[in-house]
Amino acid sequence: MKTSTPAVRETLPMLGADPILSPDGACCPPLLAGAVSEEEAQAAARVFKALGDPVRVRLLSLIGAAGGGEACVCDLVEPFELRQPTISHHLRVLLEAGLVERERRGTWAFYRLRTGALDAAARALARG
Amino acid sequence: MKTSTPAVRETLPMLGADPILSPDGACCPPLLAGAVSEEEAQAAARVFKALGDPVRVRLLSLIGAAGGGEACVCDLVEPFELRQPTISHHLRVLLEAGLVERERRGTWAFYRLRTGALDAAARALARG
DNA sequence: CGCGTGCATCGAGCCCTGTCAATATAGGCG
DNA sequence: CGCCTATATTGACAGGGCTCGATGCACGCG
Repeated sequence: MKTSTPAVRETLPMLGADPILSPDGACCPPLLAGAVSEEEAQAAARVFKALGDPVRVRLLSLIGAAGGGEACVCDLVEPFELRQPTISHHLRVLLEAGLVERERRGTWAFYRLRTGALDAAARALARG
Repeated sequence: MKTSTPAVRETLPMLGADPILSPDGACCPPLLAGAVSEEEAQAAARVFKALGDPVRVRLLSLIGAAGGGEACVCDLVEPFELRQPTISHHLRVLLEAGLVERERRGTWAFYRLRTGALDAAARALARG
C-alpha cells in the first residue's frame, strides 16, 4: 500500500483476460484415470507451470485471503522483497493461465481468483 | 518395450525415493483459505513445478493407467518421441517431487503413483 | 493542460531446464 | 568371467524464466 488505500468495491468495467483454459475453467480432465492426450497434457501443464513458482503461489494465497476476495497490485508488492514490475510479471503469468482475473478501477488494478480454474486443476489431480 | 515384456509383479525390494514432501504426502496446506508462509509456498511450488511439463503429466497419466498401477521405463519411452535418458530425467523429477515411487525388480525399474502426494496437491488447490 | 501516481511493458543479465549423445552402472545369463 | 539388456548419469547446448532498472501508458486531479 502506498498512500491512501483505494476505495473497496466500486464495480466498474472489467478487463478481459484471455485465459488459456476453456472459458468455464474446464481445463484438465482427470489425469490419472486414463491416459490423456498430448493436448490435454499441455493444457494441464500450462496451469501447473503457472503454479510452479513460490511467488505465484503466495500471490494466489494473498488474493484469496484478501478482503472482498480481491487485491490491488499495491497490496501485493509489499509482502515480497521484489520490485513492482516483477510482481506485475507474475500476475500476468497467473492471468494468462486463467487462474486470476483482472479489473481496472480508476488508477488501480484489482485481481480476483478464478475459482473455476482452480477447482478444475484440483479435480484433474484427483484420482478418478 | 524392447524384447520380452518383463514379468508382472514379482515384488522385490523397493528403492527409496527421498520425497521432498513430508513422508505421508502431507504437503500443501490449503493455499486459498488464508495466506500461506514462504515455506509452504515453496513446498507447494516444488510439486506444481514437477507437474508443469506436458511430458511429465503424460508420464503420470500413463503410470496411473498402466496395468497393476505400475509401469516400467521401457513402456514409458515408446509413447514419446524422446530418448530414453530424457524420460529417465523426467521420471527423476517426478520421483524427487514425491509424485511417484520406484521399485527395481531385476533389470527393470517400475514406477507407481504416490497417490497421497497427488491427493495432497489437489487438496491444496481446493478452496477451503 | 500538466503533473503525480499506479500499473504494465521493454531489454538485459543470469540461472535453470529440456534435450541429446556418450558413457556408466547394474543385473541376468551363459 | 564376459556379454547383453535395461536404466541411470554426465556433459554440452539451446531455449526459457526470473529479476531488475528504465520507460511507457492510463487515469485522476488541480
